[in-house]
Amino acid sequence: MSDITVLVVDDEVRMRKLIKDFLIKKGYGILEAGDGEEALTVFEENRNKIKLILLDVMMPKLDGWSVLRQIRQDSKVPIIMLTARGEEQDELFGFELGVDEYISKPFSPKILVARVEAILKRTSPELKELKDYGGIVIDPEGRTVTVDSKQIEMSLREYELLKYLLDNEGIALSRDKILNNVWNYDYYGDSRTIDSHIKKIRHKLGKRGKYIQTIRGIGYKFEIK
Amino acid sequence: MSDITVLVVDDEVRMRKLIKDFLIKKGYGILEAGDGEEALTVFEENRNKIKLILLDVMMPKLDGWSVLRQIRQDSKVPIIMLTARGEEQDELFGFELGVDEYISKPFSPKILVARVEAILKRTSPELKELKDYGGIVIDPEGRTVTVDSKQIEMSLREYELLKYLLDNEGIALSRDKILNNVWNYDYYGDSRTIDSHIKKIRHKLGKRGKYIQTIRGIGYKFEIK
DNA sequence: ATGAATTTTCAACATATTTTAACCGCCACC
DNA sequence: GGTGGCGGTTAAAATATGTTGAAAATTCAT
Repeated sequence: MSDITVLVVDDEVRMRKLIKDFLIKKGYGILEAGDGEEALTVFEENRNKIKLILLDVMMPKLDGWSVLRQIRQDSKVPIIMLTARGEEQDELFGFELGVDEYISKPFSPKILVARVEAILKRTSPELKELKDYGGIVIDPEGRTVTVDSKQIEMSLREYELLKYLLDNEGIALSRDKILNNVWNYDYYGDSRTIDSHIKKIRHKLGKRGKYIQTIRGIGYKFEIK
Repeated sequence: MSDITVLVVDDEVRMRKLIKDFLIKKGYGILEAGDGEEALTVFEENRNKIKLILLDVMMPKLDGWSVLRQIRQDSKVPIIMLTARGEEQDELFGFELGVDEYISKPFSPKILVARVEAILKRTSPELKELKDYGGIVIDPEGRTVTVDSKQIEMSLREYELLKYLLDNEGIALSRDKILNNVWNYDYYGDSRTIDSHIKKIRHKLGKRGKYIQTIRGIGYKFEIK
């Protein structure tokens, strides 16, 4: 489970619920606060988990700007301000205080999610997309393969071939298809070459190697079983 | 040792000691003054070293506002005013005179330190945030690279290439990508020239050179391991 | 502007790794 | 029980990178 949590601060319950639903769908954890004071308390208690704050400007007790200032005294956590229409004149003021983004109400959930993801992506490296296929973890950015938490060295073809199989999890792939996708389309050679690579990959995957199944007469398939 | 010195001006010895202790712990040098006149004297004598002044408002002989005004006549040194509760109405007045921050007594040491660091960070270049990649420290402003506290001479391309790798820590970069980002986009030459530079950089990085990994068939990747 | 010093690029060779082809023996399927 | 497909193995071929040094380009100082 992702331990990336977003703190949503808004005095309207409906608004919080709306935001919450969308962000949870994206796999983030959510914490809520209904006013500025609560926001500060919740933030202090969950400092390490909170990777982003969505902060409404207009709130009872302590408004968004005050919360922002307090938090900025000793934290650089990204903050997105939620402003009602017509409050734009404050933007400059806010940027000086370290506001990362503004979203003005009413907003489309799509925009909200997009901005949240954009900010989190640039601030939380742990968000890198790692896919886990039954103990086999592949990181396309770093071009690394990890099996049961141990990094495995893979050559170019090995990596590409494995990735192709994983991307097509559960689908039987013919040798032709594999050749056309992993090798250059103009490769004209023995399709038995694939077998050699499969063998090496299976070996490197250790006990997970059996996830690569042979489909007699066709080719191979990756399936976790 | 840092030669950043903070001048603490307050008539209460206890208060000065409190502040002093915390800032010394953070590695700053401290100068003290017990009243406004002394403050001006000490400031004049240590003008070049003093990078920040913490200035109490209420003081005998010459109050904080007068000191502020005097200093502002020919110096832009950042000043944080220490105000007693209930003096907030003066804030606007102070900002015009070039007050950078207010901290109202009583304050938590944490807040004090946080604000001091925030201001120094943006005003004292020598405090600039330097990123440390496993012993390799890069300063984009100064265009310098330090390995295990020893500065390394880097040529233009070497620096740019290393910086690009560091900026993309953990990401495998193809030669194409590297060429397009580090060289001018219209460079048409041998991509093997990258290798030459990599070799030189690795050599200069010494034992840290191994953090630059070659991804066979792709290019290179920087990763601390 | 000129020459010196440095940096960058390139070419050539050395090494290392990957890919491929070829062969063998086994096993599944008819 | 034959047979064609597959896995395993091996070594040669192909490719990629490391290394070196010198030419070309650029920068710098005079």
